Amino acid sequence: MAKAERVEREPMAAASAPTIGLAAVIIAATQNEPRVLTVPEPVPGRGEGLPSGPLEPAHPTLERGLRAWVERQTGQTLGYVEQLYTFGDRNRRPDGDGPHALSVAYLALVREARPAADSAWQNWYRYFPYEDWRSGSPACLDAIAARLDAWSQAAPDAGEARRRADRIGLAFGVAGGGWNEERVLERYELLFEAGLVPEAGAPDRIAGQPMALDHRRMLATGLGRLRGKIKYRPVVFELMPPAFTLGQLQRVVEALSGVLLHKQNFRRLVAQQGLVEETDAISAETGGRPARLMRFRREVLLERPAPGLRLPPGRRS
Amino acid sequence: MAKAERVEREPMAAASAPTIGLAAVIIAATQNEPRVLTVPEPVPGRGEGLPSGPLEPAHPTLERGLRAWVERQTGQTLGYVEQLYTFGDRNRRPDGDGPHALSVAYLALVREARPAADSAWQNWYRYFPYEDWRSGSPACLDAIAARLDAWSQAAPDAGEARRRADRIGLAFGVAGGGWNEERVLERYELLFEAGLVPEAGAPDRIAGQPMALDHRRMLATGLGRLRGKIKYRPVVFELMPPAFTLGQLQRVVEALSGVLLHKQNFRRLVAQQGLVEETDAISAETGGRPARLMRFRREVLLERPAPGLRLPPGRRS
DNA sequence: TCAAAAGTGTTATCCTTACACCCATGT
DNA sequence: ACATGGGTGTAAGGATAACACTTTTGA
Repeated sequence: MAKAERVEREPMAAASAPTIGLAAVIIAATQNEPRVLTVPEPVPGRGEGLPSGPLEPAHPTLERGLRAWVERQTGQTLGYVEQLYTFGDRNRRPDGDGPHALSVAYLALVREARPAADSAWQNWYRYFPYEDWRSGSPACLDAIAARLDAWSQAAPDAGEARRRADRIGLAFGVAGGGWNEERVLERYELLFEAGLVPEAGAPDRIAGQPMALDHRRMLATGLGRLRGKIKYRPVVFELMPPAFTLGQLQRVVEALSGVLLHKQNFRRLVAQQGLVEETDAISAETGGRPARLMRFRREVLLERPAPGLRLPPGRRS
Repeated sequence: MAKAERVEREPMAAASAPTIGLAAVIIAATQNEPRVLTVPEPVPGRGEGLPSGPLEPAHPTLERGLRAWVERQTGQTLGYVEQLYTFGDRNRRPDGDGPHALSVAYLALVREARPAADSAWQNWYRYFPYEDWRSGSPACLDAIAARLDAWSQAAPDAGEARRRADRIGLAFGVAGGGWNEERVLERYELLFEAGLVPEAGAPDRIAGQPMALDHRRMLATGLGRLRGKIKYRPVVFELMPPAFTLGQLQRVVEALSGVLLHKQNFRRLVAQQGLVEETDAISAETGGRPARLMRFRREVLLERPAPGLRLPPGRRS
């Protein structure tokens, strides 16, 4: 308690009013790839980033302020939106002083990708190449693992080295249980702490394309949240067209989670959960036998306590 | 897009700097009841509320600012802390104008309850009496259901009435799937919208004790989050003493989730998950056969991908 | 005719749920 | 003796994961 009092009375160099930023992780899935909507330079000279802007007095609510900024910067109208996290700690006060600069980040899921203005849809694995396990263990992971090992061994003492090694094992699946696709943020934070990303001073891009400010941390947060949520809520359908084949649905889920699923079991799961219903139409096929087009059964939102798509330890089509 | 532009250019009565508040939902479990740490009057004349205070320039991070406020107001040192949600929308700008008043709410779990200063530990079912199903369907639920029904039937049109009835059925378990203990926030929001809580103008306290500002909404958010989280992360142990019996553990989980569990299955679940290990000690019994004291196996944090305690459709001891 | 993708059927295994029962202590 | 809570064993049912196999199209 005494300690806390002392902290609060430390003299500060600057103590002006805090600023509140709004930022959006906007996700779509097209051509079997997950996409994120980016703008070229949210801050001059810092590279690409997320649609974002300050909260203004005219914004009636945080979420409406966010929607306004996104529409202005990208022309995209948002549907499903949920709050992700409020960032106020790292990477925002590089000098350690000055007014607080908070950022309230949101996750949005949209159905179609129609880039406008100078915004662009990017494959999200551009920023996290090691998160895509659909073609097996990502090539870049070996180099990353080696650098992480070096970092953990360079710890000041044995205890810290042990803790670092434990965290690496847990986040990257060396420990029991293997790769867990939801731990996106933990992995990024490790890479950040180890100084392996340009945002933390790394000279190269071994762990993917950087973003301005802490936007990549926000993206990692959104990715992890989405990967977790598709398992217990039917949110994938926010990304699907009104009618789709089961194969398309599976490929979107695989694209989001970054792992391949077992085809037959995936189909049975979707069917017996009652998440979709058949339409009369048959798909314009892309090779092979034509598939029946399905549509999402909106009623399930009122039926089940928590419908979603579990991701079993899949593999192969 | 044009619409968004218009919104942002609306003239505002007041447009000063935003303020950022910090608030804490601090949970403990003593004597088989879940407790929340409260302060008597965070705002003069508005009744009890959560420990809270404004973010100050001297606070290095949001979380450290929160810890400082809590220690100052209650003397409680916080251990496990996680961010809950940032509230900026409702109940904070009653006039619809003026500067933004955000509040970043956190969830904290503490081991012991030692109230200090004028703060007090309260049973959280004081604020949500209808959330406690340990003795069967709560008595107050009938009256609440009747008032909610009246509200849904008083909707301006049939479509809205239908939507309200659907939401009530989903939140309160009339629809398939029955009562879902995690939907605490959805239930509180319905009661708020229906005008059944004092915070929304209700004259009586049919749905529990009110709190200042939107603190009860924060508490509902925290309760729901905790009820969900104990199922997939071993967070209950943050609330337990270093050594405990399986019976104590079960009663704490039941107190948090508000439902009774099946004794034998609960024990097997805990055992086979490897969450606890035996100690040499035997409990000072409270009646009946003495029980073995257990301790949490910290190692599981490094082993399993997502260890936790599932809550099956229990019943009885 | 073959490749590619859609779609069906079956089986072994594990986990969940439920039930029955025994053990050790205080009154 | 019996009430109370601790603790163990086991069987039924359902969901999961893995397998093989058929169907329908385009090239």
